[in-house]
Amino acid sequence: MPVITFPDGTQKHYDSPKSAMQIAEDIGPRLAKAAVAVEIDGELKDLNCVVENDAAIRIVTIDEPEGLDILRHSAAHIMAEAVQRLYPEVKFAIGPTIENGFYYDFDVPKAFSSEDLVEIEAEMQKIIQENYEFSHWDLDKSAAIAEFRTKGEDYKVELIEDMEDEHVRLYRQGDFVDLCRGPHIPSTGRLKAFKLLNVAGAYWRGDSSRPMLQRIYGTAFAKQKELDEHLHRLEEAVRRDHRRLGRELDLFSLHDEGPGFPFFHPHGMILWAALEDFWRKEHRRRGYGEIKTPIALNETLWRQSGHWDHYRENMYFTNIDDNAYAIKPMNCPGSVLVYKRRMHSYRDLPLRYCELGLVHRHELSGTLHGLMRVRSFHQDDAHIFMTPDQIQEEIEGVIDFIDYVYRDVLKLKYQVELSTKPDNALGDDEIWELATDALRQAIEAKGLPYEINEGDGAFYGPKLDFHLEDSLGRTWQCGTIQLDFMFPERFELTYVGEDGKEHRPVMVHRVIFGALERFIGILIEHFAGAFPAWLAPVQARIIPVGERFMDYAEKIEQELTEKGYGDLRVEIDTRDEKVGYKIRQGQVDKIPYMLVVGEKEIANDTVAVRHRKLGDLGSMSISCFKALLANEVQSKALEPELASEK
RNA sequence: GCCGGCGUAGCUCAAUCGGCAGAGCGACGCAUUCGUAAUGCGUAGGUCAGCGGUUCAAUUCCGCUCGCCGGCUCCA
Repeated sequence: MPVITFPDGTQKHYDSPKSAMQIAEDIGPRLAKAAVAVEIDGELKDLNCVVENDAAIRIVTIDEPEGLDILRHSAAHIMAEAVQRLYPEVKFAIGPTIENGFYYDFDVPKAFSSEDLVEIEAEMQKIIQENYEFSHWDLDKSAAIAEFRTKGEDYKVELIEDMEDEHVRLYRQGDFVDLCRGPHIPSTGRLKAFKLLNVAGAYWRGDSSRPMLQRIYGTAFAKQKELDEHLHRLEEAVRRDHRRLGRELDLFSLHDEGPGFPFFHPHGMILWAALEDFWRKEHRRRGYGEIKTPIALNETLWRQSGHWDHYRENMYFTNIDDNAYAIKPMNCPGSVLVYKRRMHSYRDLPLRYCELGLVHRHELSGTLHGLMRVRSFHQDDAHIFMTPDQIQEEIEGVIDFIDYVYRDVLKLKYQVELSTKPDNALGDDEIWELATDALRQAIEAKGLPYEINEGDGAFYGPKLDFHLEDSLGRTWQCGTIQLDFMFPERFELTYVGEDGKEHRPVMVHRVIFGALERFIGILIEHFAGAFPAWLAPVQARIIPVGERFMDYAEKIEQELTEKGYGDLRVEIDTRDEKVGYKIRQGQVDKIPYMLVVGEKEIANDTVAVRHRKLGDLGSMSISCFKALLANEVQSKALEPELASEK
């Protein structure tokens, strides 16, 4: 007779086998109501699963991440059943859960429209109302293949054929049967709050040479309130979109005349220059020497580097005096030429060259996205030439550098991926393994969590990629560290060792921001356009209460922008408008400080300070404000110092 | 590049079942001289993305091209 052990260590004795649902009910009606699945001896199972022997049991509720995931997975099945009812000719592919919801891929003769989604949702409601139970059974692989083949479910057949297990599991609710590992919610009626969001084409198995399917994205939550909150967050994200803020704050623009080639405006360039100054200072501190290499170089160089064979599709070409040239898609070959200009001693190494290099890549038109994905961009690149025994220390140094910029200075959350050998790679497996291990050791030495991104390395070496999130939670690769044994070989790079003989150095390619363009896009969304003072295009705007106070406003502007006090960026709203109007404009423009000046301020030689977030801070002397702002800028503070006092 | 959607004033969006295109915000002008998120009145602003076709007539219907948006693939 089963003895059930619960997560808190308590035990219950039953004199006959019980289903997990019965056990949950036994504990309490509230738990039974929230239960969606059960974990038995570490394995997730359906609630109707019967426990016959002693077991450790944990009831999984809808309030837990796992429970929500199960709910969404079941929602995907319910959506599939709805599609089957409305479009009997459909073939089913896969329907997994994702970060904030689920999707299902369908092969249908005609693409779904957004009106179709409304109908499918309505059909799902019916299925929920009809409250079908989810049940499952196991089947021989061959029997399952036969069954799906009869039904013409080619995609399912392919999936089963690729499975290693001898048995597969099928799930049914209502008239819909699907290949599925489970578990599922007990019945369709348990799905309360869901919404279908959008349709998109998606290649079968993510392979662009295979058929394009129709993917419907949706999401589901335990409660309607949570769903509403999620939908509200999606709407809010639109406001943070860097493409919208870029226009509203007049930072940059894109034009039909140059798709993927962004134009930066004066305010955008202030942001850019602030990042660039920071970048330069940090590189000098860390022993990098800055170089600049040309945008167009002879094609022979690109043949030697391997780009011609491995990267040509992404490159632009041109002719100069009847000679073939390529516009650089990467900075490395240029950097290598600088290295090769003379002989190097082991004493020179590690030699670190950094370069804010402008590269051009022919990205597919459908992938362009504001500043995040462009066709010309500035990499804050660097190439480190070193001896093999310097690898570990140098890579760890770069990891520290990236962590300093992302986490310490900007408080950005990031994820690390280790990208391994791609299909289209230079060099043999042995060298790749060596390089990949070196990167793995370095990241593990730093104790940072990472994921493996199989086959996504550069053609010349594996890489550690640092991903940042945009306002919708989409991640973009920014920083990257790439270890390269190939270029030194191809370009016959050498250094003279202690033994007086020539040796082959190793190269690291790395970027911190990644691309200035993309990084600025990330920052715009991260700060929702309200930049910390050190990055803000305008740090303070003076608002005269009336025209009579314009002279005083100008005097303050002069004092604040006076040399020797850190180049503060200040302007006056000279327009003939009421104070409230100008304040509003300042808020909309997301300017950190507004300085209201009128009769009182002239009398006391002060400014009335208003912060965009803290509101009216009262009056202070000009020198006091100047010190406050200069300090905030100099320290790169993300929040105003006064925030803690308020 | 692929699938789907979209393209009207600087921005956000109406309208025309084929018959000379409209609002709010913004810009500009005048009045107002104002104390912490929108003062009032007025004026200008559009080859209805581009090209071609159908038609007496096309912003509207059809085709192509370009661009944008959401995905897929790809990537900093």
